[in-house]
Amino acid sequence: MSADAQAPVSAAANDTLLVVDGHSLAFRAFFALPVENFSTSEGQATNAVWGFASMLSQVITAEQPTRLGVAFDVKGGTFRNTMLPQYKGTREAAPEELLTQLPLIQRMLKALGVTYIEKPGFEGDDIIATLATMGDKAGYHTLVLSGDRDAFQLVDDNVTVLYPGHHFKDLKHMTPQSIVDKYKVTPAQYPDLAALRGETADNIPGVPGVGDGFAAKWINQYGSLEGICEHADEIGGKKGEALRANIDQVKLNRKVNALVRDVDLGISLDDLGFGAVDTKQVDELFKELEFGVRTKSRVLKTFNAGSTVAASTTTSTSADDTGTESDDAALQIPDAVVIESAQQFHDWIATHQTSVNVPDNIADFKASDYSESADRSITCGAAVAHAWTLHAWGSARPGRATSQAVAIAAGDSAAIVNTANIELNSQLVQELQEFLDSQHGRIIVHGYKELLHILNQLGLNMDLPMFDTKLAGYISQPDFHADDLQQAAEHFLDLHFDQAEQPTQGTLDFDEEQPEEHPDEQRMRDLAVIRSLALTLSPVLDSRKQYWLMRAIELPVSQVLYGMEHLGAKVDLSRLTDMRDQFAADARFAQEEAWKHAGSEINLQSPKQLQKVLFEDMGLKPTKRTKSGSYTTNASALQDLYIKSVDNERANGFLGALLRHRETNKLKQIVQTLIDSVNPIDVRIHTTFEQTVAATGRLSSVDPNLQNIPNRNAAGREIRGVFVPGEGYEALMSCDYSQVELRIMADLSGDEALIEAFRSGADFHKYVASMVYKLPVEQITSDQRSHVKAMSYGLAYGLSTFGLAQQLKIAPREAEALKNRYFDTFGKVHDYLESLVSSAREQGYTETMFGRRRYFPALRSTNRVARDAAERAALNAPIQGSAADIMKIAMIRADQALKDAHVRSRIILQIHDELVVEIAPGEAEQVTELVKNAMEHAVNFAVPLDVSCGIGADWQLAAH
DNA sequence: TTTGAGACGTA
DNA sequence: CGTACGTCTCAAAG
Repeated sequence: MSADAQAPVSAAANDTLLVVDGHSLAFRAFFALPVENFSTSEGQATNAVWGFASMLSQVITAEQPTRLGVAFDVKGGTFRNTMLPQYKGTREAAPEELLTQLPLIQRMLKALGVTYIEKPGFEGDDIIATLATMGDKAGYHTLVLSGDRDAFQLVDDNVTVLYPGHHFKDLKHMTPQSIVDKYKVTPAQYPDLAALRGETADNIPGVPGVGDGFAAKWINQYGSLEGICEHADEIGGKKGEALRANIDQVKLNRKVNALVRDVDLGISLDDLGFGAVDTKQVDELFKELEFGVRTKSRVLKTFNAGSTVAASTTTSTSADDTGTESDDAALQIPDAVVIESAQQFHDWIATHQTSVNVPDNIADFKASDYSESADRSITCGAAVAHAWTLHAWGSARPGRATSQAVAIAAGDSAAIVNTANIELNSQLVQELQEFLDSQHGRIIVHGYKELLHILNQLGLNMDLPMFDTKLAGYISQPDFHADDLQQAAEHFLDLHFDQAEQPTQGTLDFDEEQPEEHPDEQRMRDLAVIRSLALTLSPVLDSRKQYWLMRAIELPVSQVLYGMEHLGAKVDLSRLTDMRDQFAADARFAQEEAWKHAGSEINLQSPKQLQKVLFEDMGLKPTKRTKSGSYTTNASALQDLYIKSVDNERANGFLGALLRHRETNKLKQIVQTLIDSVNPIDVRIHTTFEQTVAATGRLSSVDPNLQNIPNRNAAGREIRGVFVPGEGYEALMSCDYSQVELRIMADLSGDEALIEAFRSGADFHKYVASMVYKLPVEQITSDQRSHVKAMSYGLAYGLSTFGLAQQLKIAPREAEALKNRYFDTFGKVHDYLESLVSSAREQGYTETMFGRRRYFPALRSTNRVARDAAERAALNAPIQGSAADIMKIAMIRADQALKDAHVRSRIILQIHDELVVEIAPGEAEQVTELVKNAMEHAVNFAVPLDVSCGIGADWQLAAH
């Protein structure tokens, strides 16, 4: 069947057909984008795929086609190879890294609902020519996206070729006029010109010495290639000679570059609608390719847009959209009722109260039993479907929070209160508080801790809600971190918004204006998203029995953390600035000395400049390399070099000064960061504890990070001295767990020897060493003790014998021997650690004592390095995670105990296994007892949990 | 102005 | 060739 035989297709006057040369676009993308920047962690190149997607999205957005087809070459030769054996000889040598991307591009197109066409025996160019011809005849405005100049012959008044310019993203619209302007011949004459000139890209030789200029001159003189051949004898000079010598080649070229315009493709233009995006497939592929959410969002948006276009131009009504139905149904945006008065709010609540139906056992659930035998089977079931949704907009920055609006949704209606200028004790605010007091257990929120900061700005407080979608997302997928609600929606709900998006990679940009949206509309959408997230995530939590984790641990911890963040930690500002000045002076002095030895004022904070000075100018022997291949200048390498360079005075002096500069400058920088984050109003530092970031279940601390204040050497430890009790308080107390992780291993493994070691109450490491070396405790040397200590601590990290050897500066064989002896002594610990990895391999995830999961897809990776890393992480996760769970429970209990005892002392910081408490006058003894007790009895183990506490006038002095 | 690498602080 | 984090700085990219 030829194109002419196609059933007539009528196209609207401005319908556009876009025909894409798949190979050409892939080539262009591949060479335009650096492959180093576009590869997956497993080494699969993705630059061509990304470029292809971006380019196609860009063209679709710009040109709004209603039909789309992509043509590909197919393996095996075509009639052209028969005529011209070397045809495209250079192209076949396409790099492996590109070839592996072609199937990915096709997979992507399929997932995006885009038709792509291959035809054995023909090239993509022929398919393009055929489609363009069909489109032309059917009255479409036809666009051909191709970097192959052979396509120029297709150009006419209705067919435009989009030809990439020097920059991949610049597309030249090649119309008849622009062909004439550039080549001085018509599109129809272009193949004649190309035949004379040849085409290096396709390995086609032309007439030597003849380029576009001469070819055009001859064509215009004789009308066509045929005319030129007839008059070949009349053409003088060297070029005439060359023409005559190569005339057969040129004629052959002309046959080869003529595109076939009537290939039987077995499809009609009606088959080229697009927009039936298979979101699941796209998700899967983009995840595999490690494309960002922005890329995905942009691509989906573009191609989904095709759906509406295609649907409107397709007469057939298909009932195949059940697959997307659930997604669409998930987001029901409520109608906004703007609340202006207390009465109005009261009435709205009364009216919508009936649509809320959360069983009392869920609404009133209060965790009290954290023991092993506790019933953790509580589920939230269908309750979320009939709950309030509450959200507040504003800034949740601890110590400087602001409130813009608060809204509550029930069913398809939402009450929204503009709180930007609200009166704090107004009737309306009181109504809000009454609502929160009676309904908190029936409310869904997104970010309870953040919500508390904003509500506090209005003088409002809220007890534990029923469900927090931010925490739920974290519990269900702790390795995924969404920065905001939009990202959570994209990830968990496959929802994509018309948001201005900046490209994060590559040289292409997607420029578009953000549509102005009414803030209330966005807020209603946020509420709908939160509700939808709850509906999606609650069954996940229920099926994994993790609702208890949210309700009994995470939500109460959010509440405690809010309090800690809100209070902040008081610092002695003048001591802080004095310290900064001292460190700065020390650093400057070290710098001067380093410069003196180096002979130039190099930047000591530039690893690049250091590499040059150390390894080139001074000719020192580098030790280790960084992962990118350059020589490392880290402290341990510098230390090595320092020791080895004793007889090189210049190098030795430089290294010594450099090391001192490193240390003092780092301390200066830490102190300066603290100074910058002091809130001038209360002279306190309000950190933010991130509860949904660390994949193991730990907290993290940002703005500033108060969990990495120096503690390992004396100079650094001084910094802890600036943290002091605030007004009305007399001391700081620091309580920390000793060896929690080891105790967890002892309990969970049931290893009698290790349990005994803990129960003995002796110097733990010494005792363990005596068991390992089968010697009386008194005979254990300090070396033996420290070796065993390192081994014990390394256990939970999956430490290798190599790593152990390196750390202890002993031979690998000795390390191996130590490890064997250790595991001979504590056999069940060994079995336990093994079982963690093997069960992770079987189940795909690990679990802490309280059911916190972490998934490890990389355990199945074929890449050994990735797999080994995953095994170590899988070994560590349940141990580190259980320790985190225990500390969270301890915090909840300690906080509760302090409140119940009506003392003023309060927890202000958590550093993984340590709590810092601000002590009110006269409360020291009582509070020590309360906190210590809460920590020691967070869980009931076969081994005691040992907590040591210290009290002092500052954090440093509170150490023990 | 944004981004990645390198370095280094904590548990 | 030990897990989990956050922040600073430089230098190259935009």
